[in-house]
Order: sequence, then C-alpha cells, then structure tokens
Amino acid sequence: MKTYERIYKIVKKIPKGKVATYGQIGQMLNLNPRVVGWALNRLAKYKPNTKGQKQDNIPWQRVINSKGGISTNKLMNIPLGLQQLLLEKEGIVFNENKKINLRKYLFKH
DNA sequence: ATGTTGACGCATG
DNA sequence: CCATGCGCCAACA
Repeated sequence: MKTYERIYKIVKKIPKGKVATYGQIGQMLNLNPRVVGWALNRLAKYKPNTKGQKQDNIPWQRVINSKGGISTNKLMNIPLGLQQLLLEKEGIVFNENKKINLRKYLFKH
C-alpha cells in the first residue's frame, strides 16, 4: 500500500466539524508532515489519478497547519478561500485572524 | 539511479 | 509579531 493511500485513509476518518494538522497525521503514520502535504497536493494535481484507485470523498479541507490556519491559499490548484469556506459550512468558526481554535476542533484519535 | 519538489514545522534572530 | 533557514522524505520525471 502506497504511503499516500495510508494518509488518505486517516484523513477520511476525521469527522465533520473537526480538523487535524499535517503534523498530527504525520505523527500517526511516522511520516514527515511535508509528506502529508505532498499527498494532499497530489489529489488536486493528479486528479484523474494513476491506476484507478479511489481517491474521492477525501475531506482534504479538514487538514490544516499547526497554527490553526489555512495553507492552501497561495496555490494555483485551489481557489482562494475555498478551504475556509468548506470548513465554515461544517460549522467551524474562524477568528479575525483567519485562525481556528485548535483546542476546540482538533480531532483526537 | 539521480535530482527536484513541496497543502510542514520548528528553531532562531 | 514577521522573516529566514533547514531538515525532512515519498513520489515524480
């Protein structure tokens, strides 16, 4: 099983209304956080997907950085503000600095 | 086989 | 608070 598949598997377990950080997921799988970011980036980049593996229904928006902020806003792939919008639709509240309260929303496994 | 690329995180100034 | 710097490592080309 590819590493990115193991990452997707964990991401799918994050409940609606909760989030996980790249570092947190990395810790669960004993991977560098960058690899987690790489795997999610892969979703947007290789959308049609190599090998017909199922990579739909992956709630990528529920993964944020360790400061409680959004890391996708400078990417060409993803529309500006999309991730925050998706999270807000799940009931997550952002403060005036575009950060969320990790104490409140962090997914504990 | 080899070089490059990040949706990171932490330390430091 | 902001800005760099760099270690990290799977996948890709």
